Amino acid sequence: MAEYNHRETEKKWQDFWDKNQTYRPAEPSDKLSAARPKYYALDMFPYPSGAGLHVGHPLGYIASDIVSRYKRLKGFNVLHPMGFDSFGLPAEQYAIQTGQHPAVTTEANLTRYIEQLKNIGFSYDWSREVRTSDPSYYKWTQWVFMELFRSWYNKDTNKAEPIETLLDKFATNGTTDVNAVCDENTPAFTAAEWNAMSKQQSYAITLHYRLTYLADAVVNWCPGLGTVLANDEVKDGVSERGGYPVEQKLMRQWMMRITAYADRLLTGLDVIDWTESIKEQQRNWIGKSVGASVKFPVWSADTSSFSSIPPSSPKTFIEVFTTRVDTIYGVTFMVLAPEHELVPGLTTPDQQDAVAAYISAAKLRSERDRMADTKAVSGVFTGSYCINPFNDEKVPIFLADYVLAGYGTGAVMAVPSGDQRDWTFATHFGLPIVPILDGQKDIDKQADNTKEGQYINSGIVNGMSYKEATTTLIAWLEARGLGRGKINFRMRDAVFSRQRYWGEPVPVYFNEDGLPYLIDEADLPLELPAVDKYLPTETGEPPLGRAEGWRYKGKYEYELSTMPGWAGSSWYWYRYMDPKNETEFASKQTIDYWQNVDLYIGGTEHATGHLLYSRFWNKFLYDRGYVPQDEPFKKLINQGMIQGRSNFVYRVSGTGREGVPAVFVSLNQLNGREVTPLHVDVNIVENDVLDIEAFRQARPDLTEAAEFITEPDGRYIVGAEVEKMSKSKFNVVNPDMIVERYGADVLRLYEMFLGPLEQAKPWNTNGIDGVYRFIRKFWRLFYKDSAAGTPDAGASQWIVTDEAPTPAELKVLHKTIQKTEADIEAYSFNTSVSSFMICVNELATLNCHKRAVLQELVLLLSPYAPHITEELWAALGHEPGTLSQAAFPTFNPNFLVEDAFEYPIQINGKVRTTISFAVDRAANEIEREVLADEIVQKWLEGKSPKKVVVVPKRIVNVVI
RNA sequence: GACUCCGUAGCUUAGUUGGUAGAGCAAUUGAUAUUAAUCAAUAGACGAUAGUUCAAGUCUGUCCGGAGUCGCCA
Repeated sequence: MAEYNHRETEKKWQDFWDKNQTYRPAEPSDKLSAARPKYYALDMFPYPSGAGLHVGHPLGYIASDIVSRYKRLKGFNVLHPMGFDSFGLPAEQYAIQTGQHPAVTTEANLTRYIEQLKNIGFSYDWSREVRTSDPSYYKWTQWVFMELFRSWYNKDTNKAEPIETLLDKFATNGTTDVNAVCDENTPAFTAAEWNAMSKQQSYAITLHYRLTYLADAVVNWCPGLGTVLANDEVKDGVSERGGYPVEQKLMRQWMMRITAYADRLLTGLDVIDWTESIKEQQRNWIGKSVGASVKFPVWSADTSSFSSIPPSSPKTFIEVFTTRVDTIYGVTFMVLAPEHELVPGLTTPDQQDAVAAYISAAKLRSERDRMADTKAVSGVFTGSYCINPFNDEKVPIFLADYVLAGYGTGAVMAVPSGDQRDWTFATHFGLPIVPILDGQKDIDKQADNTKEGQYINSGIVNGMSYKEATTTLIAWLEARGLGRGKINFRMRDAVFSRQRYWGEPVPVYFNEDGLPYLIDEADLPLELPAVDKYLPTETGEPPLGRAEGWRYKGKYEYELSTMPGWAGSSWYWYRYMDPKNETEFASKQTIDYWQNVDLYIGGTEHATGHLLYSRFWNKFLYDRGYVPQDEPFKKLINQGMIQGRSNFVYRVSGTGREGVPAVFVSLNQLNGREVTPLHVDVNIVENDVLDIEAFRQARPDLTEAAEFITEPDGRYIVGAEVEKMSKSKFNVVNPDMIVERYGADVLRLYEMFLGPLEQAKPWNTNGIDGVYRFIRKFWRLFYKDSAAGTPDAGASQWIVTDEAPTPAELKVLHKTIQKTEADIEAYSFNTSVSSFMICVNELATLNCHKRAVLQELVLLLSPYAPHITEELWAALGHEPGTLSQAAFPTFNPNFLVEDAFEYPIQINGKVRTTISFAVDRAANEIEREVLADEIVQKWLEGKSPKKVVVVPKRIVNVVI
């Protein structure tokens, strides 16, 4: 064996693993092997983009691979799969531009992705790879959709049930016993009425209850992409992908009744091990507020008191939602959203013009404008009043755009003493501010939202505390039918339709009655038809409208929208358990064995998209008895983004134009010269030194006849800045290049060494040499180069011996075992790499080449650097390729025990000397000897110490 | 504006219940050696401030600086 050759060795083992399916886990049916505990390590489903992988992508994959390899050594049966979320917008946008079928582009991208991934030596079981755009996969995505359509949410049992249990209830007792999550306009009926309905009528009724349903919804329409987008796909008023403007539009859409699960999605967060930041984001997104809904009767001139208004007429009430019903005696005005449906009826003739003007002005202001100036107070009086039911006082009704039509009821009871926005509004319009708690302070200067103290000016709750008052008031409201305790969520049902081509067709057709029906399950998968163009039809139908003769059973119109990107990724972790199953999405046996994902690693960008929808679908499948776990991902880690480090050359201003050759100045020679920084490809820069020749060749357009003002030593130093890694900034580092030059093991170690997994950090190839040197130094513990000039010069010599290790060597080894194990369990991979370096440095210093030590070290390092360790494992005489079946070294604390401890001796908290004592030495003896010590005596200057602290095996502190 | 997290050497970072601040890169020096390095050695740090303590990178308060999330949510 010559000097370590990473290119040959890594390729050899990658091929070996591939051919032998080394990382295929035991099937649950294989009783003997499957008796091992299971471990499921999953990477977030990547979308195979055309740009391929850059060094930032594999960061999480490396981490999960290390854990997977470690768990195998620890005796687990490990499921570690990889597959692709291969439907998506970029391939379709490309198809629109080029006319090429998105499947073709996607296939090409996939091939490259897989090749790049294989180069890094991941221990994936590639036989399980899935692709969402494959009909054998999306058949089951469509099947889940059908199951959702065939289900309703029973609030009494608090779970989804088959629609049949609802039909039974209707048939026996009408809607009386039904406590369901359903549409707002759902009619009530008796059993007799139900049983008298036509088939179509009753079917139409059920559409109000199904977990997926059609609705006219105000959606985020993105004309630039020709589709609607979900709320989480819109950022700051533009599409997340592409940055196109998004507008609000009313369209008929498939919806998912995710709101049925709002409360469970919230409480489920308490039992899973995710980062607090992601949980917080999901909590914000779900937005639960506990409060009360209260009806304020509208006051009218001819019926001048509350009691004479007939409560049966719904139009005579303004319903509000409040989280502070306890402050209701402090209500001095009412504010409605300009879009509120009661506004026309409430506006009095003399306020007509002012209100109309305000509404049209509010409409013109975009969401962004409204957000931007939160300080300006605006609003208008409608001329009408309502009655505070508690004290019969007249309350003026205003409109203001600080109240949102889409939240709660679009109306707010304003309590200026307790709410700052209400306070600002009241001050601006000269409305009264009534204190309601004796704990409120300085309400002439600002609102005080305290819950402390006792109520004042508050009728039936005077003298009570917050809790008491709230229950008293709600009971009062409920007794009179004027309100009730209520929980409100900010989360809305999810829009599920996309007016695009490259997605799963919705398995629905429309009958002559215009109602949606599921296609027959036997007809799944409903495959994507061919179309001539990937654009909407002339009549504005989605691209599927172009498919010639695409009709169900030859006559019924299919649903023409496709499913959103998150459909296929909301259940995929089950498919890996049983990827080839043709009769079920995964067999019960495999799901019962693998259960759910133990470790899930991925980016933070899916916080409110994929990670929320997946939990939703999982809970649904759980309710319906298809899966055994309520939460899909037990432990979630978000890897930090790897940023790019851009390099710049500096061109002197005024040069590089027609007839004026460019002059480039090295960083330290700028001396205040006026220059233009230009991005330069980081791949022709090493340690901030530019390869001028390579630059000339790469950019002849810039460098023709160019002059370079270099440092005195002739080098050109570039500038640097941390930015997002992107093609346009010439700072993309391709892992293939790193693998070619340094090897996959070095790439893996280095990516981990960069810093804590969860932290964002810039890529900087500079430090990689240190890791490369470490690998070679590690190799030299096993092989020695033959001296130059000897007959076998250039060859290496195996120098591992069978001698018994010394205590010092065992101490080094076991210190490393302990650290490595603790680090992996804590997902602290960067610190492990550092401890490997220390270990190899120390063993080299000890001149240790002993099998008993090195073999264990090979195992410790193998999750991080699988290729070189597999090579050495074989060289140590083991069956080639069996490294992953070995057992992780066992830590033995006895090797760390020393019989003496070197005590640091502090004088007034500062270390002044050290003295060695036997570990079992009594504290009073240590104290005596320390005080007798020469150096301590010198610090004491003859005085006697005030106090001596002796902490066994830690420290001694002498206080003077 | 609210909430969460973070400030350790030139850079990237480790530091468990408070108990001698450890690495790698870069830098400098030396040796082997010469187009490519290898080895050895050297030096260098707790954002500021006040407190608790025998003892503070670690705990508490305030300030300064940075990152992320939410965004009028009644």
